[in-house]
Amino acid sequence: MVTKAEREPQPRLPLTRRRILGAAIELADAEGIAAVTMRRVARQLGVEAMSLYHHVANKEDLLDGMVDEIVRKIEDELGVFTVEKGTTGWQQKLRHMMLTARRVMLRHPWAPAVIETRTKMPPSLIRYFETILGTMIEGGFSYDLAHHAMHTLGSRALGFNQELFVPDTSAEEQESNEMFAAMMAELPYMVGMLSEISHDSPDSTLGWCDDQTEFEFGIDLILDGLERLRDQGT
Amino acid sequence: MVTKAEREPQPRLPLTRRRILGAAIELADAEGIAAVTMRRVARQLGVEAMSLYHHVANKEDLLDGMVDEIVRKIEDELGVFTVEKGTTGWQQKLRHMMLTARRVMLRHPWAPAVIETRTKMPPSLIRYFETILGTMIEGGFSYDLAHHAMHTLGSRALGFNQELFVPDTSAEEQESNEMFAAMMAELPYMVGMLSEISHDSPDSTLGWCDDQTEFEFGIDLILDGLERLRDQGT
DNA sequence: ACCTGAACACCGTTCAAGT
DNA sequence: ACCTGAACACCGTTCAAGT
Repeated sequence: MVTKAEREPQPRLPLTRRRILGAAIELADAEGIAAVTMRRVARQLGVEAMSLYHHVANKEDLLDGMVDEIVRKIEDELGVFTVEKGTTGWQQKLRHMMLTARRVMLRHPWAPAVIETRTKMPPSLIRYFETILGTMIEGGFSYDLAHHAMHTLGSRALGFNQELFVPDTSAEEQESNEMFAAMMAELPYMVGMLSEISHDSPDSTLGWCDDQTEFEFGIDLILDGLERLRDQGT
Repeated sequence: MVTKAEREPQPRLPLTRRRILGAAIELADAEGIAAVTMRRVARQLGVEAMSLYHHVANKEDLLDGMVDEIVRKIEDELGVFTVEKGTTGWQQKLRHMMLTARRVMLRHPWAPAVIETRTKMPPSLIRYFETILGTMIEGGFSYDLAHHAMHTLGSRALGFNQELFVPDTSAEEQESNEMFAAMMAELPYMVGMLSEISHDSPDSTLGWCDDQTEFEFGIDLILDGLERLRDQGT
């Protein structure tokens, strides 16, 4: 159930690719990517599922388009803020781009997973990487180091960290005492870390870690490493 | 079409969870993760789809189990080789673990995507991270730094790099001349990088990049950065 | 040119029934 | 206890038909 009416009141504006992508993104934001089916997106627009196929080739193309729109949002947000003072160094520029991208991603939590399953880069993403690359080259990187840097940044360039373990606290509280005792015995380091971490990070999204802090730690470590390699002329 | 007969010749060995997971992994290896449906896995075992539900709760549980099996394979491979000479430092130990994990992942290319969609950690993965964590703590890390380190390594700890852009060469060759001319104009840095990279890396999986080299570059940059932070007592 | 309705070949999963 | 067959409520996509 999306909040907006599933039938448009308007006399029917013409269906366009952009309008379809917008509806799909709204749906994904509201109900998760699983809700994005051809039939549901169509219903959202007051139209039959088959009508979509006149504007998108198939579902993969729909997902490609959604990613393209999301990256455009990053570009838009950068366009507004990028002309700031004081962000002169390549390191600050990249940091700013990545944190901006992250803000957009946090608004569309389904996007990282969809991006990672894409098999071809949408045009906006190529432009985005061109900007990152240009920042590095103008910052004194060789093409070779810049290339390595792109791979090392990976998804962080787009503002997200592939979080491998997202332990849900609810499940954790269910399997309580004896489970924890067994853990103490077999996983001493894990238990040690958790007991030290858990009371330090009140802002945690998941009860454990402050994702924003971890994201920034990661990019800073990588950016510092890259600067060192640039200075020794790799 | 999988090479092995879809009907088992044996008088019918009893269905077990391990046997189901094994069949699912075989299927994913041979035909990709999309071929792993309850019906297909069942057929592979000469059984009806519904029979699987006596050993796995549902499809998510099946996927959880597949990941668990894959991580066990890493543990097995580590068990054999881990008692080597000369791998005394924490850096070499971690490097060795990650490269071992990577060898396993390369044999099961569907695994990274499945791992990233898991919502809870399978037991083998907890054990695996305990080993990594222990290596860091014994190597002089604070729990806090070790925690940041886990987040920074991310999927690299399991041997894969979230490759964002996997441009397929076939598509690239199709949209040839005018496309490339437009690219020259709008994407000068990209073109510059590509022309320098392309003739340097003959071993590339995709025609562009040597994934193994990029993986090692990334982990080494991160490990070096961590060592520096450890030494300054963060 | 754009949209539709019925239909096809799939899914995961439930349920009542078999042995 | 373990396996089955039919059925349900979905998918993405094709095709021929409407305007």
